[in-house]
Amino acid sequence: MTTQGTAPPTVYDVASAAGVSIATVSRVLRTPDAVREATRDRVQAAIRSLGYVPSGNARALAGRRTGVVGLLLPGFDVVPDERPDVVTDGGVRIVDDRRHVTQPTSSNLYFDEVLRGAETEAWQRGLALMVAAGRGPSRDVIVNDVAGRVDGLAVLAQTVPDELLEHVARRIPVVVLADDRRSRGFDSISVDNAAGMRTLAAHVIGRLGIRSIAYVAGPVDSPDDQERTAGFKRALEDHGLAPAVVRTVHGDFGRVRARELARALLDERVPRAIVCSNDQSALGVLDAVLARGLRVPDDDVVTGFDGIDAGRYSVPRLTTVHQPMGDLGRAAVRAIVDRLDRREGPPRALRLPVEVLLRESCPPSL
Amino acid sequence: MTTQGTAPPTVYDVASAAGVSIATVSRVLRTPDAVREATRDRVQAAIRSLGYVPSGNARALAGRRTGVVGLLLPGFDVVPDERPDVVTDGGVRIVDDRRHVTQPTSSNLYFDEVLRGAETEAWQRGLALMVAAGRGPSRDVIVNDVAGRVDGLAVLAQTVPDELLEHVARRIPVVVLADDRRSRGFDSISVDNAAGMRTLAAHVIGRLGIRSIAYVAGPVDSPDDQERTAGFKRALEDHGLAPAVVRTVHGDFGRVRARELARALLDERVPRAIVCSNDQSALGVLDAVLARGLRVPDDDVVTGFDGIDAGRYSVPRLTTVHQPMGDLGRAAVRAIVDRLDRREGPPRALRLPVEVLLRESCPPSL
DNA sequence: TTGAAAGCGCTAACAC
DNA sequence: GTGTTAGCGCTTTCAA
Repeated sequence: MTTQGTAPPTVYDVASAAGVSIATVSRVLRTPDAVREATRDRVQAAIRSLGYVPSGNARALAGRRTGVVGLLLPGFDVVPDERPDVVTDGGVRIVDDRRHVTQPTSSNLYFDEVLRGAETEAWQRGLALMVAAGRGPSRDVIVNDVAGRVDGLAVLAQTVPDELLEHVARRIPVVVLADDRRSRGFDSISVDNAAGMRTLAAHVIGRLGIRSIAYVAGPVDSPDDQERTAGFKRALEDHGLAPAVVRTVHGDFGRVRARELARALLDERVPRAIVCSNDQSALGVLDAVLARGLRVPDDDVVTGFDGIDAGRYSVPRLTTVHQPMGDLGRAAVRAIVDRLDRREGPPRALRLPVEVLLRESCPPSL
Repeated sequence: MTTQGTAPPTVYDVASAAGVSIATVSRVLRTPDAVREATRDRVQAAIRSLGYVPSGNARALAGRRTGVVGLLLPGFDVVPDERPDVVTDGGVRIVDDRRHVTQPTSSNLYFDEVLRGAETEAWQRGLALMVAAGRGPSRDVIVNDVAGRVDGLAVLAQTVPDELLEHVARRIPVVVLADDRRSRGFDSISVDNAAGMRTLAAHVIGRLGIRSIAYVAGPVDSPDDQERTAGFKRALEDHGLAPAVVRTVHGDFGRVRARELARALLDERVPRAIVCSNDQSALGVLDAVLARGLRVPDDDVVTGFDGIDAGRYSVPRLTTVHQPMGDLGRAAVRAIVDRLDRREGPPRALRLPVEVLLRESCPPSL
């Protein structure tokens, strides 16, 4: 409807229309049973006929709680896809998409899952969810903007500088996702990177009996990568292998770079297994290995970490460690609610379990 | 940080710490240039040392605008995946995922894209985004909750009953996505379903010269389906074909049902082309056609509509009409902002262009 | 350039 | 049961 010259109706309008006080209107909304039925009906009729919608802001201000939780994600990658061979017909573009290389948009999908989990949990608890992607220089503004409107804030690791987060945390509970930040005083929820990688590596080394391994790590400053690498080393020790036995290279978690690294690796010597610190890298490795004419898993097994969708569709499908991103979002909301009821107390960290998914690139047995 | 026994600081706290009035604090925040530098510095220092974050609610209340737009999506499908053959080791589950049938989670991905588009646009305009998935009986509550906290609301078609929407629209601008609801008085943004299907069908009939066609429609009450079907009929007329020539069946937009329908279809007679009203159906049809030992596109071409991810990974890859979901979200926010500056005026409808993506299941030429 | 004061729309005592 | 009233934390005239 677009008709609307007047200001939106308020409790006062409803009250006078129904011939009651504003307190009674408020009661009808919040504690209906405390109002006589006849009165209630009159008020409800007034609400309907006026088109009254209570102001969440006034309510939050008076009630000292907003009923909203915030979720701060890293900036969505706004990568407009390129499209080949375009023809236009009758206003509708026709694209020959046959050779279109499917682009990895994985990281976005990740956040989407977190978001969905958070939304679900928030809804179940009667809370609304406010999302923001903290990118660009105006990040401070956004953070403050969001922080000022919510009862608690969940922030994905490395989205916001610690200093800013600490400022915000003096006002509302903050929980950091995907990184254990207890040392900084934050509650946090992360995923059991180390155990996941250790278990997967144990499969490769112990179960499959492979001894010739290359390890494709990620950026050295990634906390995820550090934990995964630690888990990997742990598995080596478990089986009496010296880490030195393994050729380790550092990538950037990207597919392209991993492809290059894998090529170099294969030029030197072909390991029996290539274990990667994330799925994107593993897909890049897969590209290189297959391009070299090697067969996976027969000549070479390849593993990833994350459980991105692309790994379910690759050929061969990618063995990986699946992170429960939806659960991460859900747990975040739960943690905020918990902290709201118990403001004091030491920071807590929750570790969510991961799952090893054995697929064709590194099967249960050879 | 978890230390926090006291209430969050307010303008008053900042004001007295800086030895100024609350008005000055407000000015420092909103119109810094209107305050002498020395004063400003003192205030900013106080803000930092107190950990002051302005209350968005109080601000919205006083300022009569929230700076937030709402996005209402249909309930996320909370379909916990089933997992086969589980083994546990050291706390980490190991799953033999080799035969795991990839489940279609497409519709969710859709909303995710809309969401991302909306978030991006909102951010660029300095607005925050509040999301909610309106499911269950408490939908009314949610809608009112969200509506009371935002300056405008974007709603995906069929998420909220018209009546409720009209109520809300008396307070704030409402824009409906994916369905032209001008007749009900709403601004709306949709996708050019008819032109998309017409163009695709013209390719099949005109370019490829196919005359033996089956059409798998969706639920009769779906506005999307109606438009697509109209576009299809239009293409038939364009080429002098009577709609009666085409065998039409109605599915439910789901893969499973489409598989059944296709089987029945093939039992009767094998058409040269099967045009489907959405991708899920087309994937189901593909399943059935291939299971029957027919080759696609050699024996049979198959087309979908939507442009879901699964269609990029299917074998053969699915020819389809791609809807710009991200643009839908972006346009929604823009429409709200527009309407905010121009409350009066007839409802507007925006049609976004679609793209035909020719892939292997129905290539540019045979 | 700064301060005082009047709301913004609601909730929650506290009276009646 | 229902009404009165004092805030909730901020913005914004209007004066000074």
